[in-house]
Amino acid sequence: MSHSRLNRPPVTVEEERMAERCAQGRVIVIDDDDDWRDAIAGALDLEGYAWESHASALSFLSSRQQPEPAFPGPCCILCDVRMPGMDGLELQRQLLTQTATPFLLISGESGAREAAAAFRAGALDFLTKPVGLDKLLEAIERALVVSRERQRRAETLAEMGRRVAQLTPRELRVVRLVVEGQTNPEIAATMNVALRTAKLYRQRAIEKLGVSRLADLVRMADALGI
Amino acid sequence: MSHSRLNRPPVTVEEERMAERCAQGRVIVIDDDDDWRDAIAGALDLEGYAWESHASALSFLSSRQQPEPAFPGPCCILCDVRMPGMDGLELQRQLLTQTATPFLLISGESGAREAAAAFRAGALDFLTKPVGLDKLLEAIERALVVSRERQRRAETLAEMGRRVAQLTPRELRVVRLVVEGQTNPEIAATMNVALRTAKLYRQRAIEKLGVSRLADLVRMADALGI
DNA sequence: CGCGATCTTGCCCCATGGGGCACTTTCGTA
DNA sequence: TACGAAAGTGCCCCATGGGGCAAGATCGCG
Repeated sequence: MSHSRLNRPPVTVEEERMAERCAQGRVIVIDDDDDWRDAIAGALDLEGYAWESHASALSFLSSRQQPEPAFPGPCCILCDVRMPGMDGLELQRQLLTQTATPFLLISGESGAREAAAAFRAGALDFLTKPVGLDKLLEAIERALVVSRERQRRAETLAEMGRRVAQLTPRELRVVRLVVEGQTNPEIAATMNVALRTAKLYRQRAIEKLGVSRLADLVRMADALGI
Repeated sequence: MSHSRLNRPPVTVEEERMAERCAQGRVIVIDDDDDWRDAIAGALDLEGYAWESHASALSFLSSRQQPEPAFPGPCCILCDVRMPGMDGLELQRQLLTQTATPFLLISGESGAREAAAAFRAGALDFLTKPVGLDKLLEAIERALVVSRERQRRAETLAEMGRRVAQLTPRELRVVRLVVEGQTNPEIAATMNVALRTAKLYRQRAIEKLGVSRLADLVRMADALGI
């Protein structure tokens, strides 16, 4: 996940500028056409986006092994379909299970079959060269909006998961029973503990989860599928 | 909505059989190629699906004005892209705002652009003629699964909406405040009524909504965006 | 005008939720 | 083995939730 390499404060002026660009959006361009990549990079520079450029799917994949420093912000992948070595659709399939980064495919002379396959596999959009710069930037912006949304969801989910992880098994069980609608006396009976103990677990669980309203507890439990 | 014409008990043997087919799935085929439509219809017959056949988008749209009797069950639209008069993409755009019925587009010689446009507009899939019968039936089954899911969601949402509609404005307000986490005394203060009155509203609201556990109330309120 | 229906409120009762305090038990560890 | 921390429990107090009952307040309508 490009998400894991986000925590690094910018120290130089250059990094400061890069952090700003990443906050607006980072586009990972994968295409074997050097001129095309340069053109896109120029346009992205003008628009204030950050970008990474890769000449092949493998080069991109290997760059993910040693993550270079990056800054927080939405991100999307703009990938050519026809490339020597691994093609765009294959890369998409590989990434699908690993990342939630929106995937934009772009191709020169593709048919409807390829486009449909891409969408079925979860691509966010499928563009066709030549593409107007405005259309391209629109698609990128749409992808970045989706990325922002996914990052927010993932973040809140992770935060909730972290809190739930702090619960002892019994506290977690109490939470489940509370969400199911059981009262404290019922919970005590179910768990074969004293009423006071059930109350204690409940109290600690609510404290650890940082929840004041019962409604929030229900939402958290539902969101995590508890 | 094809949904509104579902309540009619089958009376004859023929209708009984049709009801069974509709329960498995109903496919609305729209294509200007008569032979193609017949072939599809034959295949759908064999598979046990119900189907409607239309030679043009307009013929389909007008058939929606006077809904013929149908029976409950999932439904999807299988529509050709290139047709005289209104084409498939245009029909899709028109229906998008009116129906939640999954839309499958199929085309002979389409490019990636058309396919991408269809997906952007919410099409569930985009097939290309010639298409293997197995691929076609797979796509239809996927669409019917989605339809079933949407119908279930719509139904529960409608049911919840019906219940909420029974609430008086004040009862609804109490529900909102409860979900926000306010206690009865707080609610009473907020609404400038006596504590007993706030309790009464709450009690009636919970009764009308058919909810016993507070958790369910929260879920219902969230689902309806209250 | 009067009258019944509905809405609102006060009073009361009991169960539940939240939580402080002290005591006992358990258990890992010096 | 003794000891301190953590877990589990009992007792108590008060606020809140749920709800029955009856009296007052409003209001539409004959």
